[in-house]
Amino acid sequence: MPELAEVEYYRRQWDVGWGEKILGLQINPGSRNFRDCDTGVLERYLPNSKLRCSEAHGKRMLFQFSGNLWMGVHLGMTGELSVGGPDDTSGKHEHLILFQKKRSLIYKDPRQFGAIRFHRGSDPPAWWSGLPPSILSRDFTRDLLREFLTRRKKSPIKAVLLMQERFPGIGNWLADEILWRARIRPACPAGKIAGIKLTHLFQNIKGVCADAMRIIAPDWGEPPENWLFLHRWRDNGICPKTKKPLVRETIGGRTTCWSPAWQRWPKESD
DNA sequence: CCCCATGTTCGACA
DNA sequence: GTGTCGAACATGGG
Repeated sequence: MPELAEVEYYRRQWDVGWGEKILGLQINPGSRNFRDCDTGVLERYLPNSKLRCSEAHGKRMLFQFSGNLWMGVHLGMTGELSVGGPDDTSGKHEHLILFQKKRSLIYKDPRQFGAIRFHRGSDPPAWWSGLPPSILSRDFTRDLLREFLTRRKKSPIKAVLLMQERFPGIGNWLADEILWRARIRPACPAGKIAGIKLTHLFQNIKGVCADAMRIIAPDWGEPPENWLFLHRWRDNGICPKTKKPLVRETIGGRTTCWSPAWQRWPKESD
């Protein structure tokens, strides 16, 4: 489910527990979500610490607890964070529950593609340092985009936009939305995008991410009808721009929805 | 039963 | 070494 705006939405769900003590926790023992985590250490140190704050970066989140404790959370394909009552117990898909006096903080992930990590130390963990510039930060520049597209020049632009090392937080639907707005065919080799087309792409990467954050992050608002989003999974979907049929095609190993009448190959003159 | 799914990693291969 | 591609992970929904 989650791409950058949904991740930010889920991160905020646990804000209600900031400053309050973790009284105990429950871990789903066989869960694959803890493959990068020593659950014994987590069980030993987290009780009696307080949830301090959290931040998100792309699809990753970091929760900080008192006592120099840090928990990394990735939601994979089907992960969710939510809040339950203080006496909630875990079902089949609740892999981690943190109990506070008035509530429980719940991590649920049916497919278990997500991951939980844990770290002790006065500094943030190594796996949180050295992340690429956030798309919405000033450090994410047109030059950085151009350099990356040149390096991946033969790959379809759709596949390139999914690379978290340069586009942290972009997932399948955001990538399609961006290419649709920029009027670029998803199969276009990344190296062919230059000049004004590159500028359009850059602006729409920033623009779509900013709009998604504004609409989805606060309360899971639904994007408007004039986005590709609501049409992409409908049978016989219609492009909101041209009113002509959308198509679905596997590009870069992922199902891609695009509008042949609207999205074009870049011209040599661009 | 079949196919599909908003993600990432790993091994095979060019 | 570099880059690309499919399979695998585990589960549920249509």
